[in-house]
Amino acid sequence: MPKSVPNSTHNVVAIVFDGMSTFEFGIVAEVFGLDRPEMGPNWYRLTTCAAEPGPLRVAGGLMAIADHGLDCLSLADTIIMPGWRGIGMLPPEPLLEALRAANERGTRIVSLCIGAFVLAAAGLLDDRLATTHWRCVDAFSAAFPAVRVDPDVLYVDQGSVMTSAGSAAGIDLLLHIVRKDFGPEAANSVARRMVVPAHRDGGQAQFIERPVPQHPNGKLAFLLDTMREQLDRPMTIAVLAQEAAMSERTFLRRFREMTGTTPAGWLLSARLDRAKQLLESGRGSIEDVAITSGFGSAATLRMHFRAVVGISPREHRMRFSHHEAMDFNLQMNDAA
DNA sequence: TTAAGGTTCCGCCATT
DNA sequence: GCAATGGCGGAACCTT
Repeated sequence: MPKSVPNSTHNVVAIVFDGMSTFEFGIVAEVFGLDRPEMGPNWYRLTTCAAEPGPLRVAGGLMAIADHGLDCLSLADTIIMPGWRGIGMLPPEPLLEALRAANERGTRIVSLCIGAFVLAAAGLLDDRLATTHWRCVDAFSAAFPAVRVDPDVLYVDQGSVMTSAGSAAGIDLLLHIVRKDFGPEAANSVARRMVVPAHRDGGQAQFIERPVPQHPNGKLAFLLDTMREQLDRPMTIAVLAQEAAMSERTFLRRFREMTGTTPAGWLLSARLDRAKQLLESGRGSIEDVAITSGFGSAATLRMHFRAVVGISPREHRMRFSHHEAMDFNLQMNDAA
């Protein structure tokens, strides 16, 4: 069950507009708009509103019709500005006024990508730290000198106002919001369903096509990379905590905060992923796969594999190995 | 499949 | 007073 669950349905309102990117709106709909009965009755409810009347043309040649006008923002717990139609395009004054009013009510306001230009135009980011797509940082700083911009992060959480960097960084911010509202297990569940990492290390600096100063990642982020690269090495909590320069108790706390799971749980998941890759490549015996992926023996691999995946390693290889899939399919067809 | 020994994890509480 | 940290003990889980 989630660690901290809102005690009533959380209303999310996305502001749609003419020229909207289907990607930014798509990730909002994916995270907040899908039916997720497993999350309980208080999961998010997504509605849309627009400052402009009539059907709206969105990227890719689609037409969109919003559920409501701006008046529905008064009922929102979270407002999302999924981008904007252009960095030089002035947002309509009624939209800016509605955002200011929501901000005064304490409503959480979130921008994706260049949606930060709208929040900044409303004055919501003055004297605050914010981010936007790295290609627009210079234009943003020039247009809004009162805003402190961090171009190297995936998102900035300033409490009631949050901004994310370019396109896919919006996913990181939306998962961060789920993590804050419903706990890391819920965020991990949403991430798994989207088939994206629940937590990405580093910031958008790693995607910028210009030299940027390297910011030191946390010891834990570095350790996770090392663990992923050396799955076949024995890893005890004592050793990992020592490498992270923490006590074992603090290491366990920090690990759960960062990943939403325990070191053993994380390792098991990573080792099973590696075992699946090896099985699907068709190389080596089950014993070899077990040793290479960090399970001490084939028996241990079989036990965990069946418990998590539901089938034996050998059956997985039969179904998904590039070499054996065809034979398996032929067998299944024959049996049918 | 079973059993024994080892390890992990988390609540609790003291300390900083 | 509050938050972060670290140690301890015991139940649960894992490995062999």
